[in-house]
Amino acid sequence: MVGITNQTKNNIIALTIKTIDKSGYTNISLRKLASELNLTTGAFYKHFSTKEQLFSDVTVKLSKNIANEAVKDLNTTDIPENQILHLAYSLLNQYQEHPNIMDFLFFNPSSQSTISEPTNDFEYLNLIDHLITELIMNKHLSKDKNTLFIQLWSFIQGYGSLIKNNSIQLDKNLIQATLNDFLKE
Amino acid sequence: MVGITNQTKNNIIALTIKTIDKSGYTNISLRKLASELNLTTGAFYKHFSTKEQLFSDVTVKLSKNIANEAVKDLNTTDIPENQILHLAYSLLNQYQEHPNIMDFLFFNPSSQSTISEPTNDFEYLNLIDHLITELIMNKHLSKDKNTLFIQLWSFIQGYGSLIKNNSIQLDKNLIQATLNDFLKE
DNA sequence: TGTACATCAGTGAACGCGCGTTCACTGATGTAC
DNA sequence: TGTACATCAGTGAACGCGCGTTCACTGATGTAC
Repeated sequence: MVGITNQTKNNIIALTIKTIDKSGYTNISLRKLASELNLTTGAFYKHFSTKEQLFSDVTVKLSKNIANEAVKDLNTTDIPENQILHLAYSLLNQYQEHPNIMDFLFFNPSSQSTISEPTNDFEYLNLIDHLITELIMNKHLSKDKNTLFIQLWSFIQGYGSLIKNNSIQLDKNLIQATLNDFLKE
Repeated sequence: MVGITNQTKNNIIALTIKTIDKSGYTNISLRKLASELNLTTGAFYKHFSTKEQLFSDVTVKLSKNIANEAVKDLNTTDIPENQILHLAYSLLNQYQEHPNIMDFLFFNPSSQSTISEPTNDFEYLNLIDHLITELIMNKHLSKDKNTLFIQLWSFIQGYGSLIKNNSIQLDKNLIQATLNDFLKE
């Protein structure tokens, strides 16, 4: 082949993401993936050392996609409250539009180790952490930073789970109201 | 055997719970369960129609245990805030002490269908629902009941996940503070 | 008290299945001379 | 321009494994007479 060395590898990753989005990650098999790309399982191992390596690569890619998606329309000159609202909404919207993807991202066996690697820092957390620091300074909140962080992250994760599992509709006003509650003195 | 007809069935359920608590539910196999009780897999099917039926029975039993545990020390003459705090703390304490059990309860394949059956209503939800109604009446909150319910349940679920996955320590003050935030006018 | 029968928890071996992984081999392509 | 060689993505068949489930059979027990 000429130059385009990673085409098949990219195809496998792309198909994996598509399959997870459609049907979840629990029943993914290398045979099914390979045959859908008209490959054999042997070929798979020319590109990935194990199934877990594939999952790890997919986790990294998805994390980046979602972080980019969230940051894309972020107005960094806006007040921190609005930026946090924007990020939270974007993440929760992913729970609604791609529940299986979010499920994979937070619960697949390799995600724990992958996400916490320093090179792959899940960008949300850093950004939110930074905004919270700003927020507390600007508003002179008596609440400590760690508390606010846990409150926010817990709510987002839990609300995300509700959206994902119980088909509750995402409601931007509810996010706004909750954020306000957390920031009231 | 004389009279004690369900001994083996109870043993299987008890061992399943013990195994989940120790190692999670994902790698549970009927062979391993049976052999630990000095049984064969054939015997298993004298008591359960399928593996899923076992999981369903276990889900029902665990739900009851946890609900009982939470209600046990509840002072029903106390103000609703304190009762809700007590219930939330009790549930979150289970996340800390028995993460694998909580994982099973909310995420095993049969739990969705089992928990939502009217006969097995997950007693927490009903009780909390009732307390929230009281709370809103007593405090004349402008917030609607559904909003408060989603906020509370989201926070508890999310905080529980954080405790379960990231080994954040459970902090009763943080629960109290969050509840206060939600109830501030 | 003794005999015939029904019940039923448990045995143990087998079933088919899908899985992740391995490996000797192929054959198209690029490179050196 | 032609030949020899290296590279390497992909083949295809096989490996061993653990799984849920089935089923003809056993043997201890309780019951009826």
